[in-house]
Amino acid sequence: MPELPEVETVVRELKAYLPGKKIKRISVYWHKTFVNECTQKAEGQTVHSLSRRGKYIIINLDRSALIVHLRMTGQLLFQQTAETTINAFHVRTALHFDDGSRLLFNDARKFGRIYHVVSVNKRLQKVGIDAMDAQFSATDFYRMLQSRKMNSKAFLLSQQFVAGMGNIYVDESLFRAGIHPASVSSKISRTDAEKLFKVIRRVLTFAIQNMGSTISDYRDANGKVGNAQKFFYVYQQQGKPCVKCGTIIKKIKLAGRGTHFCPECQRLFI
DNA sequence: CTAATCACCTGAAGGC
DNA sequence: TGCCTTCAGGTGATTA
Repeated sequence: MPELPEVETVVRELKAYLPGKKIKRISVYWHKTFVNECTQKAEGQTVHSLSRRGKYIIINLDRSALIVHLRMTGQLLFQQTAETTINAFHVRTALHFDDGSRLLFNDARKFGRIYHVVSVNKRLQKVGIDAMDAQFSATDFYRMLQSRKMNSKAFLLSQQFVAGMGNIYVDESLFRAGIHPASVSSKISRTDAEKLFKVIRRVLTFAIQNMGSTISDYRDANGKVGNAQKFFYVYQQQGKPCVKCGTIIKKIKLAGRGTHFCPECQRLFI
């Protein structure tokens, strides 16, 4: 489910709630959800800060960290008091804080994970630079594209080059940049790579401003849906006319995923 | 290195 | 109504 904008929305909200709270107890209701990779206990530690890298939510504690990945249907829901009504029918893990508030990890499909680690960098060493990282430049992006022969859809979906985009924002970005998803990454021109870089930033920023996209399961930390899905140009728009040229938007399978694009105005680099 | 296919899970939607 | 198939925001392992 959630990609960078959705994860960013959750992190921003949790920053207002969690820092300073002490973890009293952790309840694990589905054993695979909570992966403990360090010897110290998370219980008794205080939340120090929150950050994000790609689609990973990082909850920094005093001496270790919790790394949360929502995968397809995960939700991190903040519950102020035990009496607060909350829609969570698949709670897999709950963090109970000493002031009575809780952070619920709700996840219908059980794909999501919470890793308890000492070194965040070591755990995320295979994750590439965050798409919104200020240090990330169009030149870096062009060099990355040059180094691979994968199709651009697979390239952008892979988290090892640029982290944060998933199926929705890859399709939306490629459409706005006018690049066909089957284009070979190393064949994309410098000009088009720069255009794609700028488009990615714009698409993600817009989605963050709209609190992310809700297709079915995504909810923010307050249980609210996003609004960015109202502005899709190609994702789930198959059969409808392209907003630029009127050609019917197609849906094909590429890199194992449903891929939406305009066959007329997205150029194929081969 | 790259591409494709599973596997992990559940629930919703569509076909018959 | 009910059964069966297909599909879904992701990623990691395995197989060609």
